[in-house]
Amino acid sequence: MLDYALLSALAAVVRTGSFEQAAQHLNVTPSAVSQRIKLLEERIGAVLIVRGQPCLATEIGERLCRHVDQVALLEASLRQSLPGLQHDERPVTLRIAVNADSLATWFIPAMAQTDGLLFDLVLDDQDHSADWLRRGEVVAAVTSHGEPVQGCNCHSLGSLRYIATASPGFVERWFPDGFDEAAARRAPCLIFNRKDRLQTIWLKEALGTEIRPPLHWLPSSQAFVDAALAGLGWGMNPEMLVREDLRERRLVALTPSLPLDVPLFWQQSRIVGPLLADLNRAVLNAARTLLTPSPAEA
DNA sequence: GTAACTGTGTGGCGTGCGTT
DNA sequence: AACGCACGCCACACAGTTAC
Repeated sequence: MLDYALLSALAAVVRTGSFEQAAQHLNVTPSAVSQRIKLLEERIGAVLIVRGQPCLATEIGERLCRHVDQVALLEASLRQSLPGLQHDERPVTLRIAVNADSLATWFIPAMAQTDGLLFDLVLDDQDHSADWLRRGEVVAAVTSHGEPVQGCNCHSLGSLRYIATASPGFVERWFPDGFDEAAARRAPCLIFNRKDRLQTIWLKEALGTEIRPPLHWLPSSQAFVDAALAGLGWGMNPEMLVREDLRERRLVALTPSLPLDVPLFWQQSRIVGPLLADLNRAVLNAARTLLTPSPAEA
């Protein structure tokens, strides 16, 4: 049987990055934390923390921390559904996978509509965020996967609309005769990371062929917009982020009539269902207000 | 039979000091 | 400065003993 006093020490060290801060967090001395970690490592038979600044969890340590988080969520969920149990005043931390563009546009307003929850967000591409749920590393995800992950409920959120945008100067230099295949092969394109396929998909839709333009790698939603504004390249930007720039002509759409709508889904673990009720409402509400309705819902 | 008391073992913690 | 180790203290659980 796992000793949760020891595990909570492990989780505190990993969360705070040091034995000292973990001790403050647990209201004990650093020595007590050190002894708990040592005992846990002896019992498990493996090193759980790489001592340093900051202290980091080993792979096994990480797995144990995730287990502690899940147990905490289950307990909080149980307390909510059994009114007889004493209420725990500590806020619950929810680990959620979300794509960067959702975070930069509509997800924070959803988070702000909840009360008494703490968030631990994991950033990943919308095509890969569901993998975090499958691995049990998050309790919910914003994903492009519409098929429910095992043990999860799935809600359609609508679509995040992307517009292929660039600065007027960039368009004048690289597309003087309009947007065509030959120019698209030469014009530098902005790409978020190696998982980002939006540009490829949109180019295929726009030109009917696969094109590999020269790439700038920019793993930040805001830097993506800034780079487009600076004339560094063209990129698929969320309409919500560039609406004002398009209106003021600081950015222009490469082909105004061809947005790319990426359908998004909210998948959340059923096992901590009661705990997520507030967040579910907030997410669906924010999505309804801020995202583009999917064709089936429109 | 039961309650109260006592002795012992164990676990957890803090202090002080050494090590890196 | 941060962490680990040795040591001692304290609280608690449990078993054995005694008194009623």
